[in-house]
Amino acid sequence: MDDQTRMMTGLTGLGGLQQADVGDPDSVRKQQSLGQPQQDIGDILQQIMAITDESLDEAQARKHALNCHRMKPALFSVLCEIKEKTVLSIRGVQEEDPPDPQIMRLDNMLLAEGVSGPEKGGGSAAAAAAAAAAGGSPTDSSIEHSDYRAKLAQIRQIYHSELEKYEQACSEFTNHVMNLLREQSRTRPISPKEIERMVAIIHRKFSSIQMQLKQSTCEAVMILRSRFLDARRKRRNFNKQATEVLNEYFYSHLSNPYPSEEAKEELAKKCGITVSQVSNWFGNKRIRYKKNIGKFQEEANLYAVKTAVDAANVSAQASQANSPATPNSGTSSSCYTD
DNA sequence: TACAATGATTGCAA
DNA sequence: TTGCAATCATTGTA
Repeated sequence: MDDQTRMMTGLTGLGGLQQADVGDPDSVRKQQSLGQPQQDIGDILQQIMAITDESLDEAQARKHALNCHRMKPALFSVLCEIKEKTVLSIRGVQEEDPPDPQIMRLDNMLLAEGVSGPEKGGGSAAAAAAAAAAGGSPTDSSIEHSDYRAKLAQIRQIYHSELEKYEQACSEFTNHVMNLLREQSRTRPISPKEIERMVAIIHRKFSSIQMQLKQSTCEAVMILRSRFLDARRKRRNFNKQATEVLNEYFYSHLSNPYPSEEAKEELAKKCGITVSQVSNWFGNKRIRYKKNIGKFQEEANLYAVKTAVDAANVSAQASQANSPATPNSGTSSSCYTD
């Protein structure tokens, strides 16, 4: 006898139940003795399905009646037997998922940006770096810094509230499914392992939704960062003194306007800018000078004169320092050097 | 407001 | 990696 036939045989005893008769073995016996044709499994299933269309009280009553039915243990044991055979085929399906590298990357990024985890200066550091790279004044950078932080805080807040919603929905849904399964376990065999597996499936589904949230949050942070890190958007001209220092070096090394790394560092220090800004400046200057030497000739002459005067001053200072007969030499030369 | 000046970025070559 | 050349985006000025 195959499983289905056995089940059908077991279930035939439940056939022909009327709503009022359910739970009343006498009425079943009466119906059987009256020679009513055996009804097929469809009837009983229909009755079970009909429970959902009934009011809560009616459904409860019918459920109770089905649970108390004398054939219920037979049905349950048949289901157990079938289960035992089928569970072997699904056993292999259950395996532990390795941590998703994509989720790990997103988590790391959100953590580094200060969106997830404890609120700290992750994003602030990025904003400060952005301001420094742009060469903005301390006041400007602090304004942008707070602006960046405010926007990041906004993203953080949205992220956390959405995450909370997802987690709440997940736990509600999990509870709901677990209650359903527990309830169903009265009529069909459901092991705790199966409930666990179902919970894991639900969590996987919700975690894929979470991944989408994390992904869009990361995108928002990247857009915010790129907006703040794009130095072109908040370019500031170097101050006059810095430009003079750079021009002086450029025109005094016109035959080879390529400062060494040490010279770049020195110039950067003098001008209050970064080494890469010095490199940019020399790159731009060389190309623009080469393109239009005529235009820069006047400027070149000006700095040549300035350099000559400075050199003369230095040598005068040196010669005066070597002559002890000259009084107040320091005060007279300082008016040229300044 | 148009335009020149200027600092930064990008793509390519050496 | 560095420098060049082209280009972008912003600032400063007439």
